[in-house]
Amino acid sequence: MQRPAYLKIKTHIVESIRKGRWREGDLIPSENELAAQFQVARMTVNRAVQELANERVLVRVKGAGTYVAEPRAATTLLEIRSIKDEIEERGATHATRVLTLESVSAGVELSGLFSMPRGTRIGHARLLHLADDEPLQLEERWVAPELTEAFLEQDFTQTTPHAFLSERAPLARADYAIEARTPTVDVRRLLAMRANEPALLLVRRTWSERDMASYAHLWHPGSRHRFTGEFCPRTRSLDPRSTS
Amino acid sequence: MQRPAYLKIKTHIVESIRKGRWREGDLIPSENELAAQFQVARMTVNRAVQELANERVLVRVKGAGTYVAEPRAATTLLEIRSIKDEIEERGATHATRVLTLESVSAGVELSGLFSMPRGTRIGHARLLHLADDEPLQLEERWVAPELTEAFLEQDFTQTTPHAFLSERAPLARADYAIEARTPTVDVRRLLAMRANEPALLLVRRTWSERDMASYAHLWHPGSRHRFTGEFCPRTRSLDPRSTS
DNA sequence: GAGTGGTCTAGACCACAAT
DNA sequence: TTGTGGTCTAGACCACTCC
Repeated sequence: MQRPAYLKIKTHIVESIRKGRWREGDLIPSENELAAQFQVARMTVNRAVQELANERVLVRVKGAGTYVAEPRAATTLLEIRSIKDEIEERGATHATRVLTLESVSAGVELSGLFSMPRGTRIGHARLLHLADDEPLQLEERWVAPELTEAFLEQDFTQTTPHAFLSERAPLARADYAIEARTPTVDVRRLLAMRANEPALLLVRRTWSERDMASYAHLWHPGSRHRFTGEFCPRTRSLDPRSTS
Repeated sequence: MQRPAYLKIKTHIVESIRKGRWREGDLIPSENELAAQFQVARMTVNRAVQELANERVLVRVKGAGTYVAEPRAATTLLEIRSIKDEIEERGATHATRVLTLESVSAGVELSGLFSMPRGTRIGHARLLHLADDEPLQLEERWVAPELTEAFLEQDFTQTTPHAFLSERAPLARADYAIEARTPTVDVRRLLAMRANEPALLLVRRTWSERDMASYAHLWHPGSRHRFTGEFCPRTRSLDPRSTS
């Protein structure tokens, strides 16, 4: 037994939802049915289903059954992660389409952002990230002049800007803003969005050491993506006086 | 047995960490020890510890033991603040219009959220927050049954749900999701939004001590509001064995 | 080799929902 | 009344770490 049974069951459920076999609000098979189907004890199924409920993929109602929750991909804001990891963690396959990879001349905005004179060459990429061939994020990224040369040599179908930056300019600080926007026609088409579907835009700046390393616009289809996170206020677990 | 054993064990562990009895990197008692201590089967302890590991409170190392994880990055990531404070900090005046203040009967969704049987009375409020007379947030909030009575007596033109909850159910934990949505007609009108203007929705759950205290939908006009934050990554990774 | 977590079983009793 | 999920038990075997 290589892969644990409960993980196989989780994958099966996630796949069934992803492929549209079970849809939002659908009742999925009961624990007993899944146990029979997979030839395992009910407790094993229980673990799989319970974990998916904790992850908000499913909703369980005692006495009634287990339902498919509203499906929407989620990005964790707690940490800066690669969209690739997020997609793959959900059991989908990630692919990147490189739309643009070039250097641009810094205009007013970029020169201000990177504190460089106008006309400085800034590395720029437009990448479309796909989850199982469905577009999930349009990444528009600019990198600092000192990174530009190496940046332009990357093959972003094989690596990601995230991986590149992790190595070349380790993250020291970041800030971001999240907005709901009406997408431009361009963005809407690339992300295969419905007419009138709002876009979720994350604008992020990252710093390494002392300089700004990168600036990114990350566009997402509003109906298929959300940002999630959690929060614990000042966990004062390190105050020796609070030991009662 | 009112409260499930695995939850009691989870609470015991979290409390031990919070009170500083166990600290970052500490080895906590083994599953067998906890099972003996709480007089339960090892599988019951396993569930408690496993869930805390999934929640990143603990780190488990096969063959070695279970350790206290690095305390949550207390980043100001979407700090939980009152919309009133945010508005006033920007130099505008804050006012609240109370649209609804009532108790509702818990249906499938609310009963699941608050872990109560259906039909339980849940406090519910719809509030419109204005910045200089311009609507900026529509707050739809539900509070736990034990808070409902007091909640309904509040005058939310004078205080805020945030203030009420801070006093009655101090925040222990929260999670949230941010989405871009097409607003309902109702929401669009209340927030004085343009046709086709997307809305930015924040869904937040908050816990005090052990129970979920509150659930809120916070709607904002996409053109007039954004969420911002910043963070510094965790400076080191946790490897309990690296003490050498 | 002793101890730890990782996983699984085949039962069980309960509260609850649907009927 | 039947079926569902919620929880729990008392074992078990395995892979792994540490000594």
